[in-house]
Amino acid sequence: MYLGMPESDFPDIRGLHLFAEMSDEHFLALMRGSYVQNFPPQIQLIEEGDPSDFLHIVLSGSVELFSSWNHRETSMATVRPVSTFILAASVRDAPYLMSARTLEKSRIALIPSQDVRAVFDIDAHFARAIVTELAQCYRSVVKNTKDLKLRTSLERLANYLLRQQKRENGASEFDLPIEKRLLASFLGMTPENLSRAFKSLKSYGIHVSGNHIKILDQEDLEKFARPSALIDDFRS
Amino acid sequence: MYLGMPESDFPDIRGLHLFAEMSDEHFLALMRGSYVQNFPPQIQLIEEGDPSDFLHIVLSGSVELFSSWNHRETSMATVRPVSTFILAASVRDAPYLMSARTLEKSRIALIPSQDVRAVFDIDAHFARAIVTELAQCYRSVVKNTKDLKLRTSLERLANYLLRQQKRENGASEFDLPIEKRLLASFLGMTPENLSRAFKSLKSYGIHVSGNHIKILDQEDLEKFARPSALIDDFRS
DNA sequence: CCTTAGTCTTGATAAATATCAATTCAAGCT
DNA sequence: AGCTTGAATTGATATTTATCAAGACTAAGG
Repeated sequence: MYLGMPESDFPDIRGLHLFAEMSDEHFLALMRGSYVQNFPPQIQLIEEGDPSDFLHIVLSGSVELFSSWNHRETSMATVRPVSTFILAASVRDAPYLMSARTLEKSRIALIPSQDVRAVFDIDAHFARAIVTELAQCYRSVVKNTKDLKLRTSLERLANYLLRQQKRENGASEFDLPIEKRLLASFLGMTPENLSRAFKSLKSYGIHVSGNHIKILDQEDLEKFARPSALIDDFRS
Repeated sequence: MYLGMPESDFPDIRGLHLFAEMSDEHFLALMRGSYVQNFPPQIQLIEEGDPSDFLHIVLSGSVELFSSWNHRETSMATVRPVSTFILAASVRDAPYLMSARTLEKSRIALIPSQDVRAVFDIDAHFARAIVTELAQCYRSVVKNTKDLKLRTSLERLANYLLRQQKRENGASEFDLPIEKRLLASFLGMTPENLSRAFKSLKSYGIHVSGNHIKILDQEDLEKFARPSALIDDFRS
């Protein structure tokens, strides 16, 4: 029996919330039509506006989601293993709203969108998981909107650092996971201003060297950043 | 048999995509636990951070969704009849990310979130509709993010006017559906700047008098606004 | 080890946007 | 009609953010 995807990749995908609870039969049906590909860095995987033929899963490496308008471009999110992207376009059978490119050498799984929709209709667990995932995605974007509209760029950076710190289990020093240029775009500012913003945060106990961050005065930084569960929490 | 909601409200709700395809039995089960309430203007229905006990439906009037942080406030969306709001919080059983207040005298239906989740699990059509709706909401917020990050405030206003015009079936004049103060907040600018932005758009053939808008030179406005399907289209 | 290309930083300046203060305007009320 | 209240506008100014140009730093390749 031919399978489009190496079985060695199954466990990673099965481990995602999205696929964890569905029946073996349906999971295998999805895998059968899917395939996996390795891409070099800086390869555009998706162009916004194209029809959404596949649900994508980053198995290794990392992928940037970005959007363009009128010769301007902005970074929308970075996707890291193991997770899916452009689920919404897949289930709606609508054109992609964002483009995607690899940031580094990446391994990507591709599941035909129409298979996703078909299995959705016959597997209640999968349906449940898709709803949960979509609701989560929606809430993330709403939080991001609040961040953009309610905070200055300096406040956004300060809170970004606190969020990043949480991801690193509260360590007082850590490395930025992306280039500063990209971080600037994600935070809605220019690289020049990000540079100046880092400098301004010195007075709140932030030390920066290359992409290594040290938080020297946690309390002071938090007093300035005022992180909020309703903007900065991943879960919930 | 007691029903918490007047049967006269059933057709409006049943007419929503969300409830159109589900079985009568399940629809009635949902209605049984629900109720309807009339609210005066400027009543806060929901406070962000509160647990999401109900899925809300605007039957008449209008509701503003807004968010606050650090004594600042921003308008996130206006909800008009007949549509639901805070679906994502309901299905995730997570706290509301936005607050809601009536803009005018409004009639609101309240469906217990746990009933929504329960019926989701037993009615495949309802499940499908929820996914479609959530994906749509997600895509709307993504478009809004692109609007905010890729455009200046003047460009956002110009494109808002073009979108509004489409809603009015392309009429060359129409009324703004919300106060300018609120529009400014929704577009991420101050009322003062909105005022000046309207003035700047005069040179592209926009005439404003009170809340009445005339588009005198469609082509010129579009040349400046450069509307994009991937930001400004409602559908897709 | 040097070169090269790109990112990052810095300073100077310009543009966009916000704030503050003062009117003007409009709608609702008595 | 006159009054009251809040929205909308306008001008002056301040702050924030972007742009432009130059130089410093860094990592990859010959």
